[in-house]
Amino acid sequence: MKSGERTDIRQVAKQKFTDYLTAHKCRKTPERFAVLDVIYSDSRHFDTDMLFETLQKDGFPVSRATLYNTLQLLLDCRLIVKHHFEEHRAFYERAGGAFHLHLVCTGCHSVTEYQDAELQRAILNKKIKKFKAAHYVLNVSGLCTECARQLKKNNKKK
Amino acid sequence: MKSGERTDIRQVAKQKFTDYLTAHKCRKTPERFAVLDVIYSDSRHFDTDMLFETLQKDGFPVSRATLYNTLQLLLDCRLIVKHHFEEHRAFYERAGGAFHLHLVCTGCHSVTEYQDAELQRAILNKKIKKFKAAHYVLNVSGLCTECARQLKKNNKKK
DNA sequence: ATGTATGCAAACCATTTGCAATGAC
DNA sequence: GTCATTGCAAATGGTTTGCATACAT
Repeated sequence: MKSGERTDIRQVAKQKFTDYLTAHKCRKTPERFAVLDVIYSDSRHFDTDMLFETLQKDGFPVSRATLYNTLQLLLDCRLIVKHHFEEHRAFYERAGGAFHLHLVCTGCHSVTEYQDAELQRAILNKKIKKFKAAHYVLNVSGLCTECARQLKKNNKKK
Repeated sequence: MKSGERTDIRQVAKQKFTDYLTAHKCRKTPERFAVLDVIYSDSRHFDTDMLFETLQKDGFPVSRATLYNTLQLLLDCRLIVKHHFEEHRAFYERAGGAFHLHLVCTGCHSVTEYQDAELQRAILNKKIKKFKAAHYVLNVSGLCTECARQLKKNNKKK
């Protein structure tokens, strides 16, 4: 990654958001841009709690109502994507990144990205009949090395 | 599908469930088998409301607590698989079917299965480093032909 | 000045849990 | 007879909503 690239995508996102808000006659509130800022400076995957807490720590506390409101706007203008790996909470990630799988550990509930050029080619080149595909999500559930080790240890104990 | 095949997989599932319950010292209650029966006589994909209502109609009313309890048992013995296509509710499907993608229409929220031998091979043969993969889910979101047509029509009107 | 966006607290709703009564073994 | 399982009703927890206040325009 070239230096400055991160600032760059953040600026581009900010501009896109501004344009969207203007086009839809929405107000450009500091809360909305604070949320966008955190999303583009933090890790790629996040849930609402992570966002909420990071905003608190950064000194820009935002209510949950506003958080959800803003996330919906960011979904609408396609700056983020929403996932439902697990039951209770939704996960989000920045849009526009490289294609990747999600490795979802059923032990510790962690989510890791995994890139694979071969699978990417196979999936993106696939033409599906009678369907206009927009977005591909490949989730692999299983155990991360740490949880697999723990499980093995526990089985031995019995 | 040959005649009798449906009855057959239902019998096999029943046997597998019985074995599992025996092995885990669980009781073989009529409620549990009523749930399994509905799952193996209805459509492949279902949520808890569909199950609940079908059981009512069939004259085997089962409480929601028991329904969730039984679904967990069926998940444990791998007779069903759980999905989270949408926000609020979980979707289930019978396990053991052929590998398939899910085409999730963002317009009408329908879920369709799609089989593809080539993708199946590419995905199942993939060795992922530092991860013990157990289950693969490939969801493609986009528009079904009907919703794509509707959208096109609406855009013209503007 | 106007009316949208915010924060708070209450509402929602799928799922889970506590507990007394039931029934599989 | 014993104790797992059931059904009910209450609790849980992420997300949404109603409403008075604050503030972007």
